[in-house]
Amino acid sequence: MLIKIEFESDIPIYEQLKRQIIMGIAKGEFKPGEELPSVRQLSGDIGINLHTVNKTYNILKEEGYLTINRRKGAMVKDELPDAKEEYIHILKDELSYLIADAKNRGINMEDFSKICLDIYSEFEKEV
Amino acid sequence: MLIKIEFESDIPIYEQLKRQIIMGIAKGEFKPGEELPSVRQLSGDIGINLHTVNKTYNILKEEGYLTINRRKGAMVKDELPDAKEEYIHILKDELSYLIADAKNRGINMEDFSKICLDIYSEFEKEV
Amino acid sequence: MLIKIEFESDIPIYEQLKRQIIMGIAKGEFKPGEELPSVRQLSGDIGINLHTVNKTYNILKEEGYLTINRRKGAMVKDELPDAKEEYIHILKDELSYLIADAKNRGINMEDFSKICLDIYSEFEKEV
Amino acid sequence: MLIKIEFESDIPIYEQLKRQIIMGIAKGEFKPGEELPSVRQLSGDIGINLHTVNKTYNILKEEGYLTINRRKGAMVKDELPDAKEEYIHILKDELSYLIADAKNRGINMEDFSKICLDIYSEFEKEV
DNA sequence: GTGGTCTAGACCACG
DNA sequence: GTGGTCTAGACCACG
Repeated sequence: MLIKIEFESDIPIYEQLKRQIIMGIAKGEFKPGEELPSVRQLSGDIGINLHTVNKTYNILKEEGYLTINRRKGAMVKDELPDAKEEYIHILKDELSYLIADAKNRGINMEDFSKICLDIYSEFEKEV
Repeated sequence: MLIKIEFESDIPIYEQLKRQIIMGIAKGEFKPGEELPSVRQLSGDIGINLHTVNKTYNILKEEGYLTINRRKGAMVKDELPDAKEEYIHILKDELSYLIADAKNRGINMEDFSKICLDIYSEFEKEV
Repeated sequence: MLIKIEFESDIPIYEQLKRQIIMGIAKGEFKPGEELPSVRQLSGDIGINLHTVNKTYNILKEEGYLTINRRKGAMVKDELPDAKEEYIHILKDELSYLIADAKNRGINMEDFSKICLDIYSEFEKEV
Repeated sequence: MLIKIEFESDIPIYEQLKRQIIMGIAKGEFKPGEELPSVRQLSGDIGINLHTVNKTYNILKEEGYLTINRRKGAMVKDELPDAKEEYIHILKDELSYLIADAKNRGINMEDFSKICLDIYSEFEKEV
């Protein structure tokens, strides 16, 4: 999978990496049960600090995406995390802001749905 | 309008305030042409520093939401900002990550659309 | 002469007014020896505070552009101010910054001269 | 590079600093890709507050001159900003006023061009 | 009365 | 070690 970090972004590298792995899983590029590259390898490939990859892996473990084994490294969980109440709450908060901003800028419900639908089908394409 | 800041949150106070004002505009609680509270008043009401409110107002000015007049204070612009290409790009990036995470957690297209629709109609209720 | 104030601008109103009067003189719309509108009239026409017009007139008097007579009001001096050393110094400072910024943004000497020439001939047109 | 602030000036310190950095770039004293001093170092050298330097750096980032990296500090962008329409508009406004004032004071087109040419060639001397 | 600027000092996140 | 955020407090310009 291709990981692309924007070094000039305001979003911290560990957060960018986390998002890309989550999007990689949604696209089926990383499948449940599959091993992720080792911390050493991934940090070397991307050209970032070893601790940064480690931080990302640990956050993804906390969120229920990965298991980390001292010998076998990181692996995508067989069962992906489900949508707990707390998660739904955060999702709605984020969406409320995004939708408010979009609505203010003249994007109506149909335009917004169309954008979401395009993204969803992009993820469903290649499983 | 009721502003509610989570002081424990990782999201900076000025950013939380910005989002709440944008949501307030979407809900019609702040209307185009309407004056916002002065930085001193709002900072006093919320219990945060004057400079933090000032920062939020200036960011919203940069984004095209407000005009700031040295003697009359801040006012919602008569014409809200429109959806420039750069904005659409950022919106799609944010949505891609949110949708990927949601999809992984078993939220399908229909569930997601339903959530968005609920939020949209919440904003459309005229106040 | 048409005075146009941008009330949303960061430039103070008295400064905008000063610049417009100086440009009006350069265009020949106000001629040496000519009376300017009274403070009361001008402030009423533009819709700004009486003190603001007063401030502008006093600055222009300081700079050698106007004479102010209690009974006859403000008048453009018969002899416009000349380019003293101090003025030349300030002009060069301003131009140095403008040219540096323009050069950095890819505007070369010819483009810049062309812009200046256009402006000069605009002022020379209608005397 | 030598930074010189006039503490008595009406021009805010952060604005003076911004102009000097832009002139430094035009002169080639700061080259694309080059790192600027840290906010702490520069503020200490000049004898101003750290936040004032920070404000300047952030404005220059907004204008497309710098990138700011939380750990590496500020760097002149590899690609300097280009002359967008909005910029050209502001430049013409500024020049119109400067030229009007100069013309009124007896500086003709040739004198003015000569001054601009001198400044341009000053910037073109490679350092 | 309003925002703008500047200072001083603190703690934090990133890597 | 770097910038980011936040607070507290001061003085000033505008009108």
